[in-house]
Amino acid sequence: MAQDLHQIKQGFIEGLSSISQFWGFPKGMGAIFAVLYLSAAPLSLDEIVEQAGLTKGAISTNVRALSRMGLIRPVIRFGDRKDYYEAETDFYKAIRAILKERQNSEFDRAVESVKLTLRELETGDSDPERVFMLERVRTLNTFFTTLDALFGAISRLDSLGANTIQTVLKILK
Amino acid sequence: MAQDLHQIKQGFIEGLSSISQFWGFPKGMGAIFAVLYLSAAPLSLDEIVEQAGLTKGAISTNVRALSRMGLIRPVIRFGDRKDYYEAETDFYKAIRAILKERQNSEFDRAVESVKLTLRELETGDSDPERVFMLERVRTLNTFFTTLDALFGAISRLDSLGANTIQTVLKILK
DNA sequence: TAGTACGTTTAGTTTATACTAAACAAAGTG
DNA sequence: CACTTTGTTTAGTATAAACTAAACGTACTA
Repeated sequence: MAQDLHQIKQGFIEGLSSISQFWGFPKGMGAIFAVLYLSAAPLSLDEIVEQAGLTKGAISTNVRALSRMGLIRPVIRFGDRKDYYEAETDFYKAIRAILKERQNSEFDRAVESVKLTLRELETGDSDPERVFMLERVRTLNTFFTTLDALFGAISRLDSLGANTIQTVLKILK
Repeated sequence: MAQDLHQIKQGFIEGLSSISQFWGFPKGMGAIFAVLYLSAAPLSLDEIVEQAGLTKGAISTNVRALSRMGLIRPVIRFGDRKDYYEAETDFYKAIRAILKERQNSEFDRAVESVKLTLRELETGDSDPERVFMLERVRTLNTFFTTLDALFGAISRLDSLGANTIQTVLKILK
């Protein structure tokens, strides 16, 4: 016997919650996205509250984060004061947005601190330990720079889709 | 005036701690890796304790995790009961190991739950809402499958290096 | 201008998790 | 076999983050 839609939906919401959590985002973000993703029409905050099982405050915060990341987008309806939101269905677009988001903030600062270490090590005597550390930090810095270029390239793409990935897969093989 | 090595090292340790934290790993893991990475010789647990500023328990736990992820590796010395560890310097190798690690566990189970939702939606009447949801979940599942293939390919590579990335970068551009 | 319908902010609670301190286990060594 | 040296496990603590409940601000409406 086929399960009823509501039950299936609930399972899906839980699944996306776990995935969200796994990648280091709040569980609620996954839930909200799941709710919007399964809805044909844009939903208001209160409608999301109802389905996602969180309070308005949490929804408000998470919706803003999701919106900033490009995973959902606001829909304006004239003559209606409510905010509506709908899910982005182009995930490749979303990936680019997320990478762009992550590139700023914390990560950049941390990588920058490795560069700083490098500069500090470069200005010094030729103490063998210093030379050793310099070499290692230089390697790490090169690695980070490469990764940075990769992420940057991905987030600057006009289009990134399954076909691009297929091409990349061929090279990797 | 050049700073002394110890001070520089400390800065580096803090930097890697932040990066570790940013990617959703314990701060201590970054610190431990940093200590080993800057050491020319393999270090014993107690030596790591001393430099990383954590207690033996924490070091023990985190070292095991790092080892499992392939970011550090144990070094056995005959006639010495201590365990020694050294940092992996081939980061591309490490990336592959991390992806492999992540592919199992939580993530797989979560993705599997999306597949389950898909199967549940497939066995049912042609209620328009069900059809809509089916279509959406199918799209998401395809996306996950593609990502899975990508990660799988990367972790199955014999060698992944800066040159491979450069090639990929060319395609992306 | 009072009232209502929103979304946001805030103060406090809950929850998850990394860590500490200390007990424990195992395996030498005298 | 007691004693030391080592790593692991555990019970408890500290901390960070997400969430709740409620106050608040703002703008529309009567």
